[in-house]
Amino acid sequence: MTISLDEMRKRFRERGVRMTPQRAAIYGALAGTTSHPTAEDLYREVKKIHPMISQNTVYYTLGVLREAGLVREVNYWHDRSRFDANIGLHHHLICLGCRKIEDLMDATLDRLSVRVGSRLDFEVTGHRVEFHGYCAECRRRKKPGAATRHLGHYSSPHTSVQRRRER
Amino acid sequence: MTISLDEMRKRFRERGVRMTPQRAAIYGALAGTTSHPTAEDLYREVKKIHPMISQNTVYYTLGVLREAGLVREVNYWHDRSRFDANIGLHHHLICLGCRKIEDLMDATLDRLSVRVGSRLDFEVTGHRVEFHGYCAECRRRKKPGAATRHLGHYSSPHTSVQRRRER
DNA sequence: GTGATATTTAGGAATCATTCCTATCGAGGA
DNA sequence: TCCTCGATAGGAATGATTCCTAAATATCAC
Repeated sequence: MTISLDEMRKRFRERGVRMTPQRAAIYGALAGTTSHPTAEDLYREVKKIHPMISQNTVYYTLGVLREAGLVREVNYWHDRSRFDANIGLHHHLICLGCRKIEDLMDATLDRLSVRVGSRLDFEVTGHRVEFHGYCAECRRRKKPGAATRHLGHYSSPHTSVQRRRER
Repeated sequence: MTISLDEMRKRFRERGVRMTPQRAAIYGALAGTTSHPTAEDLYREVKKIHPMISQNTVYYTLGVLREAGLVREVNYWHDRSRFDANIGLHHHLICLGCRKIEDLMDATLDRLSVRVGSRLDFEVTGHRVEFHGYCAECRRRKKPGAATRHLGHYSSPHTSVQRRRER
């Protein structure tokens, strides 16, 4: 998807995000590919147009766009590796409130790969389903802004846009 | 799942992994929880029994166990964040050969959350399906050890067990 | 059992993605 | 056009993970 400046301006305004040349270049580069680039990839790409741009701006902008719901992190919660001794096929319930990951066993979900793999030019060796949402406990507690949270939001947009690692 | 020393010994032997007190403690701690701990979590836990253990040993051991297929990383490929401007619901084909992530649109997969969400004590706000395997190109190239690769393998067990960041 | 050999451990240093800090700079409303 | 607040860029700091190495330990052949 390549995108016109007007369309971009419209999307930014809708989400209340300021438009700057740097941001346009970053969002444009991301919207122009399906390759799920890293911040570094985008930095290298945008540098062709804005040679003086800093990596910091790329990170900051991606944070803003993520908080605004204009972009998503594919592998969110990538900050630290998490391990599991359960090597059988199973799926995960990921709580956006407390970040807990629960296991989910479901034979129907286990069979997805057969169905999908057979009609793609891709040899499927495994698969996994993630459900995102709020666990019973978090729901009881207060349901923290569920309606407006997007994948990968865990800080509020205006106080600290750059996401802070939670430790 | 808590596990007996004998059972552990059996699993280690099956996979050709040496058993040491430190490894037993690490694997035991991981097998004794469903909380998907981080290396740091396991380090803290194992320290209670082996106060002199180093973080390095925990990392090294987790690497060995992962290569042997005894444990999995939940959020593998967590090394760097990857972004996507496509915020519509879609799924991913993840190539274990070249690490490329392709998009997959599938209306049937999109409906999973309704079915699953309605029978759990978990409010599902979104979901995503990942298929792992080998893309057409990688398959044509040579299919690098597909049969023995597990989630999160990208280096060979004996040359460098501790996974090396690929840049 | 004993010794030889290869692996594992632990400590410290190094790496590198990401975040923090701060002094300009610029977008957009008045 | 001017003002104000948010954006930018550079540099320093952070922290998970990996690298390097010497000493400790497991395993194997005898």
